[in-house]
Amino acid sequence: MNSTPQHDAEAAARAANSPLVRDFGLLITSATRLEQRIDSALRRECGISHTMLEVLILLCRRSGEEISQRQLADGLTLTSSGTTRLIDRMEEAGLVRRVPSPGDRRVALVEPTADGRTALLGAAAVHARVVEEFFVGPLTADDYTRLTGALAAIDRALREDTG
Amino acid sequence: MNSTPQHDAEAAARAANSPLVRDFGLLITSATRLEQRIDSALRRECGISHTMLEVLILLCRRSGEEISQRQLADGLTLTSSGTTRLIDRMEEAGLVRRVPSPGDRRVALVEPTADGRTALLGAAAVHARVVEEFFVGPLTADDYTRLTGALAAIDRALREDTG
DNA sequence: GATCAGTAATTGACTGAGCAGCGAACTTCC
DNA sequence: GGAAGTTCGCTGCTCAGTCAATTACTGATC
Repeated sequence: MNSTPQHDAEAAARAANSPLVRDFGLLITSATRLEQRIDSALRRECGISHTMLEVLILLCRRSGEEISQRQLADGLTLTSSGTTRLIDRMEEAGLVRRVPSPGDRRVALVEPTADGRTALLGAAAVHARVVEEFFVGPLTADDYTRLTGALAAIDRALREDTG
Repeated sequence: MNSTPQHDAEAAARAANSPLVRDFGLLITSATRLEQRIDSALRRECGISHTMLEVLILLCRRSGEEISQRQLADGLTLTSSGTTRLIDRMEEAGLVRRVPSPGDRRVALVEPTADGRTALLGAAAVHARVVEEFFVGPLTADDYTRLTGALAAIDRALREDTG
């Protein structure tokens, strides 16, 4: 395999123009832009970040059932240290409360405060508006169900391998 | 609209369990995990980040055609200051070079070095492997083409509204 | 041709994340 | 019941990004 500059430039151009690269870029770009869009709308209108909304969603899903920071970290695709600091900020803001676990003195259970639940209600409306406009709106109903099915398959593959 | 704690908790649970929330979460989670997967593989095997690969892809796409930092920022969903520092690191690593634009003395054109093109070739192989395994592999051919079509529609909607 | 609004890149201060390493608490196994 | 290994959350440090302000340049308008 000899490599002249000429040859390399052509090979690089070929790699950069591969349809796989383009398609995958589309996924990353769309997800990034959507998240940024929601994050800035939430900050502007509700004063919380998108990550905080995710936490509130996980906490309020099944009422009465407390969730540990470890479980939150897994659900948020975050490290445990990142979760610690995130919950620090949310506790400071009065959105959540840490409660020692009765069964295991290492774990800190996290539960939403009344303010946290109220914040969730407001934020969910903003979230729904943006998702409706840029995620559901541009697609036909059929494409939408296919898309979520495909994402579920990808998610499953990612979870099966290591984790 | 009166709000008892009881009422609020139920409303919060309903919001948190909305299918829209779940579906959108799937998109964000899948994209995040995929990107993390690729980023760590690239760092381990090639010593560059996923963002740097994106830069090299944009630069090598059309050979001979230089690209300004502004164009890079748009293509990467990054701010201009973030791009400045990213290009700083890449220039330091010998992957790219800044060239003053002949037509407009404000803009810095960026072009790949020979090392940059070589790095792209190695990184593209790693990228392709991961994408193949977790993006293309889990889907049928039909679902794949539908998925990319749907993502393109979302991307279009995002671009149309405000830039 | 002077001025003035707009744009490109940079810099300083800050933020939210990761990694590595810590102590405390739990589990397993003898 | 103790030793060894594991898990949970926390902390110091670093990194890659943002925002806001700055400088340098361009192009339109009077």
